[in-house]
Amino acid sequence: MAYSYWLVKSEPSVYSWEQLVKDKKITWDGVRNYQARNHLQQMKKGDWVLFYHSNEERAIVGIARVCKEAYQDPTTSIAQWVAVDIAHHQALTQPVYLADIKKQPALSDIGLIKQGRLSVMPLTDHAFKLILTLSKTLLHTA
DNA sequence: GCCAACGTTGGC
DNA sequence: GCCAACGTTGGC
Repeated sequence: MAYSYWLVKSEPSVYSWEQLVKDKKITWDGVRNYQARNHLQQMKKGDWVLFYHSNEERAIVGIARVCKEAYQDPTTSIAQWVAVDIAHHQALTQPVYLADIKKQPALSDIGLIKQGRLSVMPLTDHAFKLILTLSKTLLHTA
């Protein structure tokens, strides 16, 4: 079965890609939005996750993978909220800035553009691969 | 720092 | 069930 593609946002001042590189993996918790939560629940182990820095940088900077599927969010006892674990995979060769994504007609309908406040969103394989092309990154799948 | 977008809450 | 008020996110 093919892996799916996702994008998650983080404010670098709260949790950065550089920190994920150090930590190797992180529990993606604290999501309190139903749509984002639904996306977390759909993530499967091994799925690809693009890591976006919101606010200060506004760029996609790295690739992570889902290493643990949805489970009870440890930061709350309310059963409706879930977390997943994601692991660092590789950095993009160059960041892909929001401004450049906006210049790509083929990326005009991704969640990042259409739903500015959504923090966890699916990407088509086409969008994922185009972003990697823009970043000049060769994906290591080994 | 401002503000638009939009999700959530609560009064009715 | 509607909708106004409010809070949060995130681009600019």
